[in-house]
Amino acid sequence: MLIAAVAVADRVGIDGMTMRTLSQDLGVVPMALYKHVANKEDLLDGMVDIVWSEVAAPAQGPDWRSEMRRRSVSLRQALGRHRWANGLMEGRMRPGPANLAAHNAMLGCLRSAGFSFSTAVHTTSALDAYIYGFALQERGLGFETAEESGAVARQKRDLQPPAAMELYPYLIEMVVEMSRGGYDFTVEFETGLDLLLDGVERLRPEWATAGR
Amino acid sequence: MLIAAVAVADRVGIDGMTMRTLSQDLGVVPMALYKHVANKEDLLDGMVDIVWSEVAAPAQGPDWRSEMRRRSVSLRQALGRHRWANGLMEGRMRPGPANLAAHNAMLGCLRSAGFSFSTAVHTTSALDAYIYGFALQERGLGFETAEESGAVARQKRDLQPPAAMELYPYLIEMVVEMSRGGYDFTVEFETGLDLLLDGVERLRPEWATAGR
DNA sequence: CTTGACAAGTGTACGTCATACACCTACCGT
DNA sequence: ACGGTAGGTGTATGACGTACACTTGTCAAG
Repeated sequence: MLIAAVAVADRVGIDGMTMRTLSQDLGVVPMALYKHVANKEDLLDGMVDIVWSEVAAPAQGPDWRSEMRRRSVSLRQALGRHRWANGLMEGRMRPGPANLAAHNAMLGCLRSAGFSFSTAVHTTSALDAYIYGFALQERGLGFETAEESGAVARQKRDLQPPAAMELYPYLIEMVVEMSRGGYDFTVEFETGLDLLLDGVERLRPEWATAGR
Repeated sequence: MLIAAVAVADRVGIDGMTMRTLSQDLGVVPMALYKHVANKEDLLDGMVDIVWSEVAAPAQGPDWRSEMRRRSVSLRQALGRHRWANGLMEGRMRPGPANLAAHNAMLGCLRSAGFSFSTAVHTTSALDAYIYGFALQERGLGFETAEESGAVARQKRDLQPPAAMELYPYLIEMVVEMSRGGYDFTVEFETGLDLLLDGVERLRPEWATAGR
């Protein structure tokens, strides 16, 4: 049932995934769902944990950097498959087992690679912030492929009221550039990710002595 | 009226801010609101633009780094004042004037500091992703001050089912650490922010030649 | 001073949402 | 044969966004 709920949300968005549409999808009456979940919040908890279960856990060991990279890419992909999950991942008050396991694996990878406690927390925090935020923007921009981004930008450019040209010159420049070149989210994501990982690597010894 | 809506949302959350509660707050009947906004989506658009208007615009000039830092801190603060705004900031299909101005100022600061077009986009993307994502986590963790975080962590620690101890050792360690030390979001935020800005600074020349 | 247009507020009503509560039914181990 | 239980049903309630028709206060043009 959780699987079905995820599928419905993937298909019609989180607002379209109502107890009614979900029950219809399952061929039962809405109230039947309440034999399996306490309420909708509980249902969302379960759905979020399914998303967590799709995220590759970083393995412990010395090669923390490539493990972090792998996990980050995997998390972004999961958030891309389930766009509705973005705002729900971190706010759960009752984290499911996959959620707990994912966070445990994250900290475990870093700590076992020699990170101090506080360095590991800093790193987790910064990386996850970047990934969530990136996925948020990705969802918000309203296109997915580079070609699509060009089309959207061209469309926007042609719709501009002429006053905008003087008011927001840099924005216009961006729209014009985008309308020709396009924008690849994956390249963009990995660029920022590597930048962040570089920063972690470089600052690690300093933090390691500062933290306990 | 938009101001009142923002105030209500700040007070009772975005779910509590219904057309009914807002109208009650204003001392009118719900339908009266529709003389000022087309629908609720339109209302949200206006509210988001108010949040944007509270974000300090970076000035153009050579000192892009401190301007970026100032704007980033300001954006995080605005998101902290209006926790409901987090998921709504980037997804607007009809961005308001303050929104456009904010993005224009962002790009303008970088480009006028000598960033290539694509470097400016990379930087904007990475910084905003970090800020949104950080604010998202901040909202999700359920406490605000360092002392509060200690209390929450202590509480969590005492509620753990014993099986969790072996399953999630690193998570337990974190909860235990937190229950004594606490966690300062502002320090955490600025640490990651500076890390990111360092990365931008270091990679800038390389990107500048790569981009067009 | 009247008029009439327009901005703002009102009242009622509808369809959709989550969900409480009482009821039914098929299957299982005893 | 029987009683418990997991799962499904039917009806109802209150909150939500908002469509539609109506009233009122204000103010410029005649």
